Amino acid sequence: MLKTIFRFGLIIAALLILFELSKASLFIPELSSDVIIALSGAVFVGLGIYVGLKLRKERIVEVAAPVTIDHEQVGKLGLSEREMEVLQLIAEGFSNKEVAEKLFLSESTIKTHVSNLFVKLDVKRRTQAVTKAKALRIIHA
Amino acid sequence: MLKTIFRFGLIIAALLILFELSKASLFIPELSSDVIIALSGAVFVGLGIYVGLKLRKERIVEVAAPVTIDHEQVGKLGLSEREMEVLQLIAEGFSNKEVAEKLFLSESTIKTHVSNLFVKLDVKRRTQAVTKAKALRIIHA
DNA sequence: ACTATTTTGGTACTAAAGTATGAGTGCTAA
DNA sequence: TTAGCACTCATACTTTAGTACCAAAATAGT
Repeated sequence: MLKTIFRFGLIIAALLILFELSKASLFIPELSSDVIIALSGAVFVGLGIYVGLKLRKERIVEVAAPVTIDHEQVGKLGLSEREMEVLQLIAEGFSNKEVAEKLFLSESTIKTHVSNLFVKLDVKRRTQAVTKAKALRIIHA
Repeated sequence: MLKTIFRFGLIIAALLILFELSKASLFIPELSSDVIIALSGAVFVGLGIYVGLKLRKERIVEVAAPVTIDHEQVGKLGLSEREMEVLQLIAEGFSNKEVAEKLFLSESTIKTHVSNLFVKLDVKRRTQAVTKAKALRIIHA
């Protein structure tokens, strides 16, 4: 706040000096009027730009944070391709049997994958697995 | 793009006119030099502000979109207080027994609530219920 | 006070989920 | 080639989840 007041003081002082200078220049034939005008114009434009920048309200745009899959995390946990597929489908609410049908596998295989997933994710239930997987950003929200 | 070129043309033309005017004014004693200078200053400041505003890059701040609960949706579906509580806990990965313990209720009661939830949400499994509930924004992600 | 809804709980049953264990296949890197 | 891993599948079993049906308190609204 103090800084702002100081800055504005400087600006006003500069303006006053410029104002007096431009009046005085009228009586100094050595200086071309073109130069004076261009100079003062430049200063005023600079001031305008400064004010314009300050004036501009920062627009905060709310964007749904793009949920990119954290492949590094997937690697850390040692999740395989198939396990990721199964996990994604489970997250979408499919039963083991439905997942099996979608992937052309037996329900037994899905159960195996799911059990392995639980161990790797350190959870006990599929709902927990889904919650944790979303928190770890290894599946789409 | 064409519009931008047109605008800049206008601005440049205005500047040229102003430039010539200010030179001419030196030979018109009727006009106070103060007025001329102040006027051109104002114009330049205006120009500066315009440029400043245009120059300012829009800062888009990415914020995780605040997932507010859609109470209207809750009303539409006819979900009760208790059902919402149960739904939230299920979404967090708790079993019926665990939910029962947390709410100091019997597992039977939780099962009843869950079954009623499924009817109201039109789903068959708890994982589906969670997915749908999050999509409808009636529980926290 | 009466009614409708919510909340609570039970029994009995079926379906799905999850565990444990073993085993065959195919691919890859040492 | 052999050890390891991913993927597949099966059987047998236990545990949760979910359905159906019923019913008694508690609460809120008229």
